[in-house]
Amino acid sequence: MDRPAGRRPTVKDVAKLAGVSQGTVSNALSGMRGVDPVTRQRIDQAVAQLGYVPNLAARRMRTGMTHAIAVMTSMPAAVSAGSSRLGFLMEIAASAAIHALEHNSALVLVPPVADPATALRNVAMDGAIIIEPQRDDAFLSLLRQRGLPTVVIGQPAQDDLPWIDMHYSETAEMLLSHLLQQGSRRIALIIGASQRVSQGITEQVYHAQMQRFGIAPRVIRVPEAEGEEGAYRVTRALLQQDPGLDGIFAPVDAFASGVMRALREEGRAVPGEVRVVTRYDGLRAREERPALTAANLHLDQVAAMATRVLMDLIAGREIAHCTKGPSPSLVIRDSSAVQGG
Amino acid sequence: MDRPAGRRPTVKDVAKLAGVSQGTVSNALSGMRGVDPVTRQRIDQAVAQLGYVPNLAARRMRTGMTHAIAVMTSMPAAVSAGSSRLGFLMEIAASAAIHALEHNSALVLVPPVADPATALRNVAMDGAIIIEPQRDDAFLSLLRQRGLPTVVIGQPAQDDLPWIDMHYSETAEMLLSHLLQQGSRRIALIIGASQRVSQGITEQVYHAQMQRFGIAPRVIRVPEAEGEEGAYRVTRALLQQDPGLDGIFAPVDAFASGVMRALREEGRAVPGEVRVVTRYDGLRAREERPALTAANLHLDQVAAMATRVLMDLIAGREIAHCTKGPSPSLVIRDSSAVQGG
DNA sequence: CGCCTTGAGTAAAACGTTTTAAAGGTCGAG
DNA sequence: CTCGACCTTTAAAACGTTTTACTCAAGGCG
Repeated sequence: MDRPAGRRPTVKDVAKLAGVSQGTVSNALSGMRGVDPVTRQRIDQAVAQLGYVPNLAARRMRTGMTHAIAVMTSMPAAVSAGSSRLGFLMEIAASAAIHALEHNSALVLVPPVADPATALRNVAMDGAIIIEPQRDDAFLSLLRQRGLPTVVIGQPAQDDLPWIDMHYSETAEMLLSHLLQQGSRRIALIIGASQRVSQGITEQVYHAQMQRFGIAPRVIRVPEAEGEEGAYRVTRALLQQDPGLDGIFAPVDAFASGVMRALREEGRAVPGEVRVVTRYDGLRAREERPALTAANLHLDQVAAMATRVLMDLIAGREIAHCTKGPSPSLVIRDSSAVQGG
Repeated sequence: MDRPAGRRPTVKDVAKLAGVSQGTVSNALSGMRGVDPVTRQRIDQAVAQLGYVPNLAARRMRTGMTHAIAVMTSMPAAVSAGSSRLGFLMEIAASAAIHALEHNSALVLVPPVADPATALRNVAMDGAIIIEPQRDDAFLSLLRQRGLPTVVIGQPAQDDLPWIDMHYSETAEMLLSHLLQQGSRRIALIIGASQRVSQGITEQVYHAQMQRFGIAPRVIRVPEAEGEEGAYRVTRALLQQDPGLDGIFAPVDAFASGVMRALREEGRAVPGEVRVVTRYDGLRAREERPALTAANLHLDQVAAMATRVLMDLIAGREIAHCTKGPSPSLVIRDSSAVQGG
């Protein structure tokens, strides 16, 4: 493999060495068209000798394909930053990267930043996976504007985009049923104030369950931007106001952290006096003391599905508008165990 | 913004509408050369009207710049897969993504896969961050072969690549001193069998410390590929053979999990009878019961440094051969607390 | 034998941008 | 008035690949 000094060898160099035209080299390497076996062998040899590696940028410009997909979320930094939601994003990214590679594509990570427009300006991609977009999501509208194939993990607010169903209502039911089964009878829901699909559905399920058990509903909305701190504040107020509370459902794990801190400082025993559950089983849920009961959302499988659907979409294959993700499973931890359990 | 049906507007369309040449448009948009303010305004208006977005592939082919960097590791799957080491990789990737974006670059995630060659074939990048490479690292040799700027997180085995010092010896000293200070006097080191720089240094530090305290060293090597299971096996054997053991240092967190399981099944109290510490403070360390004392390696800062150095390297700026990362800090958890602490 | 099809190969165009070489114009100094 | 310096603008080249349109030869079939 002797490289012509300075310059990387091109298809032209290979063609010259093999004594054929550029077109034939292209056909031999990646081409659909037939090439005589003996010619192909000459070309292969030239490639090996020169150490030729195709220039991806040139190929991509010519074909229009980027061979890269992106993963992004527009969660506000207060809930997505640090180790909490970032875990959510990263679990999905890791799995998507592996599966993208199986389709000869790279995965680029678009971090949650203040300015989505500049973030996307420098990222080339064939399509995107967007995680739990909100109504009027900035990333989503940019993607639409560029006409990029997009798959939603979670549920789209109003769009007709293909999506992976994460079973929002099933998850909420599972966690609430667990609280009820453990004996909680005055259960509060602490939820984000934004217009997110997951929150709407969770709230609906909560109201239905409370009504079934004849429990007065107690919904507290926290602006997402206030994150853990906001949840801490409202929980302290809530505990003063309603001392008989014996269960809290805080789907956002950053909120759950705030809830736990409030309970500690109010001197309430968990799970003795108050049981707490959250949704995403990430670092926060596991590190809390007592550790939080949560749902295993099987994000690796969800991401694998999203990647496959996106690849189908990009390739122009037929796709299902909605793909059912794996059902969540309950991870019972100390924060909701029956007394003495 | 009225797009000429079907085709995305190009610089040529903008030029025509603004009544100037392509070159002037290019100069106005990204160019270094002067453009008359009034002309520039006409061009800006044309851009807005057409909704022009530069074709990144074309730009990249022309300039030779990809505006993307990659993060990769070649840790064997047994220790890097699942939530343990993957956490390590992802913590770095998340931080690198944010900082890459500040330099107008995307971050692509190269997952640890069986075949590095095919993994890299489809990834275009200006440079790479490689995490704790081993001797004769497959990724590393591919990067070298393609002549790509590379920064090592950890320490390179024999290469002259720029690297971010993660303070291997300082970390090992800190964790061992902690064990000694907590009263442990028969301390075993359970470490990977491979030729990794971090392991060599850790072992050296261990021997020095043991000698200083007049303790007979006890080093057990586990093939990395055996992961948690391997560590479990050797620890059970170790406990039978040396019942007086009162401290275990297992730098690899997957090994620490195996160690804890062995201790449980042998009925040894942690930290009562045996104290355990590990290195990377990830999901595994926090989720273990009792939770493991570990080192906060400040991976976000390490990744930020690596990204900056890589960007300097790509831009051809002067760089330091070795950059000191942040000093690790001790995170004391129950697995090493003094009795009754 | 004549005609059509097929297969292998080639030269040149095309992709959309940035860069280069050159040209036109203005302005000030001599 | 002339010359050079400087600024703006342009036409065309260049980047490295894939695709297109075409040629040429060989072979099958009537």
